[in-house]
Amino acid sequence: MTFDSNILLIERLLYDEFGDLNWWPANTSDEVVIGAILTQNTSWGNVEKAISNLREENLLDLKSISESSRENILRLIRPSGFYNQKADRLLVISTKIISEFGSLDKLSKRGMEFCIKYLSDLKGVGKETLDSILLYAMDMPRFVVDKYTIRYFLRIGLLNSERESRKFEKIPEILDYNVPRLKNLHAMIVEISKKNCKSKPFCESCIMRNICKYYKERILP
DNA sequence: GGCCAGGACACCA
DNA sequence: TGGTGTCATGGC
Repeated sequence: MTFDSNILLIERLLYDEFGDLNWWPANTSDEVVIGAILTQNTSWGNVEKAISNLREENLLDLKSISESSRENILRLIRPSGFYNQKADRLLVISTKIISEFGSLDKLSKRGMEFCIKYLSDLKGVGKETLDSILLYAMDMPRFVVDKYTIRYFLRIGLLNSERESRKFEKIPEILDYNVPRLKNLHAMIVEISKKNCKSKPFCESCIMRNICKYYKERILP
């Protein structure tokens, strides 16, 4: 059984439990990009405070950010932590995209390969931020590999070691899914990562033991 | 008071 | 390449 087919099965099982989750929690594509920067190594609760501050001052789009001052941005995003570097990253990314393309939508129209190269070259956009922007802001078929994904795959045994995880993180595309399914798959992985206990792969009282049972019988070997 | 949270980058060996 | 330090707030 291949790695991809394992993920297919996991998706089906998770879908039975969670259904459509309608992620990412943002109103616009620009907001996704801003949130993706703000959430770097930061709990979403703190990010929400920063986003709320930005919204109150109508600074929740790339154009407004690019026209704002560093001090102003820094003040508003303070609750999300790492505010100095995040303010710089938001300014660099917004300014470049707006000045060179006019909008995120116009950048998207250049195609996925172009966007991957372009965004990766921006300071402050690493692999996970890139994945999130491609999938949730640009509607491109990208499997998001973040801390939740690694943690979950390690727990269920789809990945077996930190070493394997590091290799896995470097795999650019592993799935031939459509965009809505990829969005929901990552959302479900986040949800189950938050809900489950820390046992490997699952403890007996785990709320997802039906998945555990199925997983042990059908997927593991 | 310590630990962790939806990372990325610079620096060093 | 791989390991480590740094950036910082807020919740538990």
